[in-house]
Amino acid sequence: MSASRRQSPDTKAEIQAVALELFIEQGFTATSLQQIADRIGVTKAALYYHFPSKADLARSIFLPWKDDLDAFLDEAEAHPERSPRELIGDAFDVLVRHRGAFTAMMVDGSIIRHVDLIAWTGEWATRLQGLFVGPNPSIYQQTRVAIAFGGLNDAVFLLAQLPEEEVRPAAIDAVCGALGIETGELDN
Amino acid sequence: MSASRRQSPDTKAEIQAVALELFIEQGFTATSLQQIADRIGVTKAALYYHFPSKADLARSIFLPWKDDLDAFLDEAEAHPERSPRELIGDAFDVLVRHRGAFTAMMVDGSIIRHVDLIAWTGEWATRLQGLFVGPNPSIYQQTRVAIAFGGLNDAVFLLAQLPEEEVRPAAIDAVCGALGIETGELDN
DNA sequence: GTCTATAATCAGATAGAC
DNA sequence: GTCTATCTGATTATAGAC
Repeated sequence: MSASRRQSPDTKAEIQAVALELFIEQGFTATSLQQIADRIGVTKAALYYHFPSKADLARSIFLPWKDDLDAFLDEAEAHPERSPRELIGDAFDVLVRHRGAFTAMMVDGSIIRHVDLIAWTGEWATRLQGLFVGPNPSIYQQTRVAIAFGGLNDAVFLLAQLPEEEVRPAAIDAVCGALGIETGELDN
Repeated sequence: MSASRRQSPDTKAEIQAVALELFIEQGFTATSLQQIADRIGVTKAALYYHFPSKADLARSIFLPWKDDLDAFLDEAEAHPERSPRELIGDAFDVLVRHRGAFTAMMVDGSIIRHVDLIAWTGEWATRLQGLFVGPNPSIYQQTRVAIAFGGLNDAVFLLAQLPEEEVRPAAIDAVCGALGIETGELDN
């Protein structure tokens, strides 16, 4: 038997899971380490054994999302022959896979600063835009891309309780429509 | 001369303006009354003369937006003959008029709880949905509406620095496309 | 690996002088 | 209408025992 009182197989993962729960319920800023510790049944000090700070704990939750999204963008840029509908479907899937982290960001966007996400988000927006309208898009194109993918975010967030297999094709239709891809409107 | 040391014509309005500034920069939760007072050049206690609590201060900033949006929905429901493009344009204008409050909500969504906005937002979503797909929408319709108006929100937020007269018509096109209004796709 | 105990700071809010 | 001064409680983080 070890010297510790709890025999959790992976306290670190449990901390991350409970922290994410609370970040979604209350937002990052409004969630204290005390609340996280209480819900698990350990003390606050135990959290500091696993993570050097609250920001580092949050970062560890967001990193898998960043890695997944970067991989999607790398692959999409390497295969320009893929259809818009395929790309949109993949973007939807990435979002759904990391719905937890993503929802926490929607609930309290100020988490972005604590996790240095702020540097990434700008890059993501640019690369995503590049996939659909190329570099130097017009204001008309920028607006349509912003609505298309901003809307995709909101749908994944708002419609979390609806069946994914029904939402997914509807979302792809809507994003295509917002972009105006199939009507040629995007060439403005 | 009055007994007060500052001769601001309307300290109450100044408090609201500075508070909104900081809510946009840092989010509601991360902004302290001390910071608001410091930026104006008064003490924290002075704030409590004008507002009974931090939540009430926030509420006073959001109420004009609520009133404006309610008025828009009332009018839209009373005039079912108005075209979708007109309605979308009006919705865009309401958002732009209250871009400050709206941006604060995007930066830190947890403000919704403190302002009792949470009861309103559900009602707004339902009424807005009703304008375009009627009651009892299918999942397909719900998804397209969520993307259309979620995207509209994001565009107003993300493209704040772009000229409104160019963004506006592009936004209307994109929302129409996301809804699938002009292609008849919404009848699913 | 988790604990107790505590430091240092900052939060929202209030009482009462002027 | 604004101030000084203070209360109360919560916060992040650390030191050191086990």
